[in-house]
Amino acid sequence: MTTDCLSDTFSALADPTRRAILARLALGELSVGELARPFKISGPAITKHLKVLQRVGLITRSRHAQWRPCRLEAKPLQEVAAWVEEYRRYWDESFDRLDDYLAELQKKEKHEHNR
Amino acid sequence: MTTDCLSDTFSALADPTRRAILARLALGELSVGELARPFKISGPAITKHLKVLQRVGLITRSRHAQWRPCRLEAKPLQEVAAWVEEYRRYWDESFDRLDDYLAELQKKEKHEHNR
DNA sequence: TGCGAATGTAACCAAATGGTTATTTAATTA
DNA sequence: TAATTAAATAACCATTTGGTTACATTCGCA
Repeated sequence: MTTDCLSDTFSALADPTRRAILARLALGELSVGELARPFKISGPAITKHLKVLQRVGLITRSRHAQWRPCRLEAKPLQEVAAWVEEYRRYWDESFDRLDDYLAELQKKEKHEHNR
Repeated sequence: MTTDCLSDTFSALADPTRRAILARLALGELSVGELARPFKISGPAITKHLKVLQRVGLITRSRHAQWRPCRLEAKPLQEVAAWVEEYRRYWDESFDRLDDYLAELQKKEKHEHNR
């Protein structure tokens, strides 16, 4: 854990088990047991992965009886998206045209609002 | 280095020095020495970072005399962007509306092409 | 009250990571 | 050819990471 938010988020995402956990949580809340079921690793290993995800804010936990269900919190992914978008021009040849389209989009959106 | 491309890319991006290197390369090719200048870490440390970036395809190297300049290759970032976009709906309330807009966009694009 | 199930903590381990200094390789130039 | 410069490699080190097993905690319920 650094003081660098984005590094921690990337680091949390650099593990396939953790990304699989996020993918499953995208379909709804799950308890640790439910979450662990498809993986062959031990419970404590799952707990550790959840700690990592929670520390960077990618999940939150609640309590119902002896279950502590996990919920996806995608805000940190927004920062990742923002970071990577800065580089879009370097892989997307039609970046400038897409840029034009987005500008167009905004104009249209304003138009909708004023209607 | 795993067999999992996306994990390796995220892992490469999880270091602030490496992201700073990419940011500088976004402005153009640079030699190792030029690249190293703003950082307080040793040359070999930079070389190691470059190896990591090269292994996941985020940079390529060429040779001119005793210099081995680095060049940004953003394709792996495209995969990151694609992965993270899947989660946009979980942070962006207006995702569905945006989705509509993108569909609209495609229609417009077709229209342009047929013009 | 006390058992059982869900989860977390402790202690440990091997491998990977990010850094170092010292040495080597490769290319330019005097 | 010898000296200089750019970069890579080697060998090493401390820390972090992702896993394990054994034990502890917390809660619902018979």
